[in-house]
Amino acid sequence: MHRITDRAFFAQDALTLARALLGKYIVHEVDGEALTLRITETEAYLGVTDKASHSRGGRITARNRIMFGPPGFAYLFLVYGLHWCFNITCNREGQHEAVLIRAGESVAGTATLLKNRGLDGPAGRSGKSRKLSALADGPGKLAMALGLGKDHNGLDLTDEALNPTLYIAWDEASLNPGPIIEDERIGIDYAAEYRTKPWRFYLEGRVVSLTKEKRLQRKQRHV
DNA sequence: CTACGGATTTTCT
DNA sequence: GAAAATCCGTAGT
Repeated sequence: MHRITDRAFFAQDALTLARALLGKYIVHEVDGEALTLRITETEAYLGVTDKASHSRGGRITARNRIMFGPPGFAYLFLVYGLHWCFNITCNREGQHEAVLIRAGESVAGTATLLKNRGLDGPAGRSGKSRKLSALADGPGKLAMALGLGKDHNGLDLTDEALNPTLYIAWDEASLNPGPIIEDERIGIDYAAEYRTKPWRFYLEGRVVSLTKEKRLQRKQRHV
């Protein structure tokens, strides 16, 4: 597992980086343990013209200011007043683009990841396998599993000295992650003509966020 | 299995 | 005041 410290990797445009992040890893080291998720689903948010992006119109607020800085920084924001979402700033500074990490699969630190999600209790009706698939199948769940929140907003993912505990990494398996599917983004009904842009990317056959479509597919499978 | 609503902070879509 | 880059529990099929 190799940490990505080259800012040029994050300086790519959001659509390119969203694809490039699939199969790579988010690592959060807590108390000497490397909580690690394989990234399986991402979404690209572009700059001033993207009506779904927090940086639309070029207006800077207390929430979105990290999007207006350099690439390779963690952008954490609160949705619906409850859930934190982990994003990575990208492209050249001044483009204010970012990639949202929507889903991931546990690679290391599974017990702690489950605990952070409150899934470490006695096994209920839903079996252990179902719990694992629900560990990080959505942006809010993913941030909660890794223990990410307000304190991590603005961390430089490339800086090993200032930020030794939160970063993106790759290994041999990352070089060929498998087929990538592109689809519409989720939860942005307000974004007019940008609502249906195919700017969500995921790895075929791996964990993806729970959407209406996925629930529908599950239903059809049972018929 | 589906439908619905509640939680709760930031922005103005 | 309303809606938001969401998740979960409950109630009704």
